[in-house]
Amino acid sequence: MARSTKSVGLARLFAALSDPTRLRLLNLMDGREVCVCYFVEILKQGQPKISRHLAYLRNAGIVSARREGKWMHYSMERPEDAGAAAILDAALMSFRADREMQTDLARLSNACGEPERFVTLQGAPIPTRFEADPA
Amino acid sequence: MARSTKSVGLARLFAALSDPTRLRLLNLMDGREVCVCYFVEILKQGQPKISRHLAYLRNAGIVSARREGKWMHYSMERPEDAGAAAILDAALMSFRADREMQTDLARLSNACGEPERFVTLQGAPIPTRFEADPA
DNA sequence: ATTATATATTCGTCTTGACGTATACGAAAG
DNA sequence: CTTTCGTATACGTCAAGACGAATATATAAT
Repeated sequence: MARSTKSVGLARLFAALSDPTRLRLLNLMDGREVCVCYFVEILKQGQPKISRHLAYLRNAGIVSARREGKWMHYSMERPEDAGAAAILDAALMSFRADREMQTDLARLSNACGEPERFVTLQGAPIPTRFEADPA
Repeated sequence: MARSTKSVGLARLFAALSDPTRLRLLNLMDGREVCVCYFVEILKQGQPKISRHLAYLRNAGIVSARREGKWMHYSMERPEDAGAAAILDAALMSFRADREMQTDLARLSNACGEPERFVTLQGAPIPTRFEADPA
């Protein structure tokens, strides 16, 4: 028998979503590619903590990283499994009714508009939004 | 300050779903009320293990228990939060494409039809379905 | 009463993961 | 080269939780 059944794979996905910080990270990454420095600035959490959670998400196959000079950009990866993708979508959808999540997004927009107001974001690359897939 | 933000609540839900055994239990409970003895028989896991996972799910507010003589019946509880309910629905939906989950359901139907064939199910109450499934 | 049955909980052990602090790595600047 | 900046990882500690085995609880049967 297969050592890793699908239920195990789903359980891993749920484990990746079982932390508030990781959920906030995914919320910020929804539809855009975001640089680590923005996560640190907006979540107001220690940088190693952010980095570890991003590594967890990357290890779970939910996000991918792209290097650009000294900056690391993170973006979401759509799971191959349709069920997993639907679960992720449901999670992202539920963020729309979450006040804290919307506050985070507002702070991200704010930081993107005036990065010079944030000491930690001097010269940081601005998060790029993905275009909606017309497929 | 609110002690538990919504993202924490969602994280708790995901934590409840982050175990393969609990996912299999929820799959068996989808649309019906099931007695503990069936879980033990079908998952072929130790009874204390099953009981502990059921207690976890009950504590997370996902399932409720009903006593009937010496038997305990478990059934799913729809979360009040719409986002949480949608996530649960997505999880249950993904089980439809999971071979192991369908095998579990088949074994449940089998056990319901001929409980006398199972030593552990002598005189056990038959799981009751809630609603017809419009296939 | 005692015994049997169904389920829950406790105990001891082990693994996972979350955290802060400190440090290492990698790219660019001086 | 060395330094600086952004990010990642290692270390030590701590709490949550998963497990099997043993035990406790609750109801039913005798």
